[in-house]
Amino acid sequence: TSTCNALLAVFVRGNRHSEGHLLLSDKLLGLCKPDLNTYHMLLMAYCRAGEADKAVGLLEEMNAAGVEPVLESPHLLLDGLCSAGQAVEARKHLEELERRQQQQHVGGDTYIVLIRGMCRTGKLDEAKQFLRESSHRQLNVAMYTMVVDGLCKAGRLEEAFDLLEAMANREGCEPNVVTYNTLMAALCRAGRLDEALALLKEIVDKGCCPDVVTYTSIIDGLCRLKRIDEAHRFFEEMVSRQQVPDAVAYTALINGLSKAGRVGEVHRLFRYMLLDGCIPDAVTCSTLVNAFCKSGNIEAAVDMFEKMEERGCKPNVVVYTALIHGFCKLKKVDVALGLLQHMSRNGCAPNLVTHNIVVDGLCKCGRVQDAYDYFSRLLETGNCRPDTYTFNAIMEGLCKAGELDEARRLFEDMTRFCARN
RNA sequence: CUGUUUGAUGGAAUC
Repeated sequence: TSTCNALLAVFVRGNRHSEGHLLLSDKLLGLCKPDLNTYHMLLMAYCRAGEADKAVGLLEEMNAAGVEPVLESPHLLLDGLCSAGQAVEARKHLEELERRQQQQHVGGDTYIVLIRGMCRTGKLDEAKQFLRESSHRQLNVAMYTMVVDGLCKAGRLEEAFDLLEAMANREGCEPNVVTYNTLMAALCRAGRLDEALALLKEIVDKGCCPDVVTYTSIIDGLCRLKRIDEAHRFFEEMVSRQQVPDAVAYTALINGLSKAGRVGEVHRLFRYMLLDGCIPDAVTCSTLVNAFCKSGNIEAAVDMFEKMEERGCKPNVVVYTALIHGFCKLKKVDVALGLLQHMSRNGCAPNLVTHNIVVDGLCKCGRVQDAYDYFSRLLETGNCRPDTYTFNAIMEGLCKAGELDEARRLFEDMTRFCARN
């Protein structure tokens, strides 16, 4: 059975949408005694292939085969259906379970899975409707807050605030600090700082206690508007309210200082962070590497990069990319290319951002042909789909090098490429 | 030897 499961995993992963593989999987089932894992993998495979009926049927089959589904089984099914864009099917299935009173298979977690799946796939109207039509169900704040967040991230702030009102009127679902944090973060992202601050004041007056997440959103928002001094004041307010700043809070302020060109304060705050006993994580390190690169202090950036490991942070694609960018800006493309190899050797795969920076770096160093080759290889291997940044970089390079025919050809390819997307 | 759901909110790279 375990061999069978291993094989099945390979098939399922190898080709997610292939009927043939699913058929093969069915055959495999005949050859061994399927267990819970076998069924779970098949369940997901059918969901991914868009075969909702078969997936649902599989749950029945499990019972017949004497494999008792666990709570996780319908969760996988609901999540899988949502991922396949079948949120409506998912809800129907949930209601079918409720109708059959399979209480062991329906609980608060089940609702969470469904709502989460809907929000993740942008089915926000369905999620709202589900909340609205669930007066007979036992819902909680977290479920509502998830939808509030979904609406916020989709830019539907008005509706998010409407939902906030609905929460206030529903027993057991009264908004809490997480709900307010969600809304304040959204206002901050939209640059509506003054409304965020007004909301902060309102909830404090109400007796709700802002936490480190609240302050981090506000600090980040203020920094993005270059209101650094206010950001600093809120950092202090957070501390005076006994909220302990974590790596995220420090990083937000460090990033703000860096973006405002106040590198001296970046150094100072980072030292303070360490003295404070706060452990920097990979994001903090990449923020600092980037800050030093941007301020032209590549030595400090490299130093920070090299100290990452001993700080217990594994360099990730973002740090490598920031550093590669730093060297490209200094026209040291060869060092950048060396880092590119170094990262791959260390099991860190470059992503589209990395590739864009390399292409741009090669172009700006007058190595347009190399950039073009690199770009072509990207297209060939198909590992990464170029985006507008990629095209802009290579176009600019070709034009500046006077290779207008080549640029024109690329431009036509590009229009075709975009039409396909 | 394989896979997965994992209850909500904040920070980093191509500007």
